Amino acid sequence: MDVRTLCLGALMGGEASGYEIRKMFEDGTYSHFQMASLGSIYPALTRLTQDGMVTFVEKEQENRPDKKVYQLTSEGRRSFLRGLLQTRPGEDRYRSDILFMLTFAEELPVELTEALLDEMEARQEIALAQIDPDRKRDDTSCGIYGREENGDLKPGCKFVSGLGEAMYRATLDFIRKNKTALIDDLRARRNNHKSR
Amino acid sequence: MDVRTLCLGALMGGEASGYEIRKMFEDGTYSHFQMASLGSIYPALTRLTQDGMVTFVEKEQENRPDKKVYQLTSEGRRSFLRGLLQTRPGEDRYRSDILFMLTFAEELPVELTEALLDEMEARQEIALAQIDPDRKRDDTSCGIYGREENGDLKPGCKFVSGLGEAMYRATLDFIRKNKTALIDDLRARRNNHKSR
DNA sequence: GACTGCATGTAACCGGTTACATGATTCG
DNA sequence: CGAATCATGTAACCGGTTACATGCAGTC
Repeated sequence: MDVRTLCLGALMGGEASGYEIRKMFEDGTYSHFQMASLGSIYPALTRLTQDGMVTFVEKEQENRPDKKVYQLTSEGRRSFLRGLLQTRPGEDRYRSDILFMLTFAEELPVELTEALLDEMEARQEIALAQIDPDRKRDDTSCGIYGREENGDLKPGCKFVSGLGEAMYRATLDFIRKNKTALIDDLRARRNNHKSR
Repeated sequence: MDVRTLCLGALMGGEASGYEIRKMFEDGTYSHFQMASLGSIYPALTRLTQDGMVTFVEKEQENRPDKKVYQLTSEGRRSFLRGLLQTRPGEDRYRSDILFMLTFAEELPVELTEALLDEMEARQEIALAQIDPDRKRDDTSCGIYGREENGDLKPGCKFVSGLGEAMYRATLDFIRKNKTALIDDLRARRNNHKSR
């Protein structure tokens, strides 16, 4: 799924600037399962404008730089949805340097393993914390797709964020339950090696 | 984490050919949290050979093409471990086209949403099935890191595969528990729109 | 007969990241 | 006084994917 499609999707929730779109992929709903950086978003928006998928209005702001607020055209909206119908979704891919490193825990200093586990635990906590507030109705963030008039999440979004929460929870639980056992195991093996 | 490092890691479990390394990232232990394609593995192995990190022996086979079996040099082993000590692991990233699409469930035909959910469920099942056999002692696959003399998984690997299992389980559970609710919700909304 | 698995390798291409350029404002 | 946030944009670079090239053996 390329950045152009991602931008169209981001604009399904209403108007947004390039900077704001990045936020959606950095901290917002999409951050958990997609990503896009500014260096790719801006060119994508330019091309989408040329192709008539989006239009923009320059908005002046006080004490802030001006911004270009983009909006889907009806053609853009149709094209996005049509695209989804034809796309066969790519495989989910999860990439984790930490897990790869942990694979070699026996060869690493126990302190590093511990640090890696702590790091991973912390990251999951942050991610979880990022999902929960997204559900609150008093969220003032603008134009993020999925919020209905009454403040509820749309069913699709509710499902997706619920799934994210479940995954982070499961990961966190597992780490907490097995961290000490792993460390102890590793320590015990070190001692065996020494004493032999 | 680049393919060169990944290859070194793959060879920590013993000798392997480029083709076999790909299998580790396609179906094996690593497949769940890293990936590498042949088009990147072969050049990586060539460079690693030039740099003295690995050596290879050409092995003739019956009814099969010859293969180059690569092995870590002591320098390669040291260099890999040193690298891990210095690396600060990149953030875990999970990318999922399906979840992105599900975000727009309300705008899509209910049948597509159903198909997406089924697809996702099936993928999780396959992934789970791929982890479990990895644990069996009678696994004959060669040179995959983490297997000890007695057939047990090394502690780090056990942890990682356990974590993978927990994640897939949680995802699968969530999908199964919430799939029908989502579909029903979407159907109900369609009817409301019609009747209005 | 067609497709899949085994096996290696090259190269074009493409997409995205990273870094640079610029600049005002606010916060610690 | 730095650092971070807001805000846009360009471009070099790089890494990896995809596709191509080749060929034999076994299976459906």
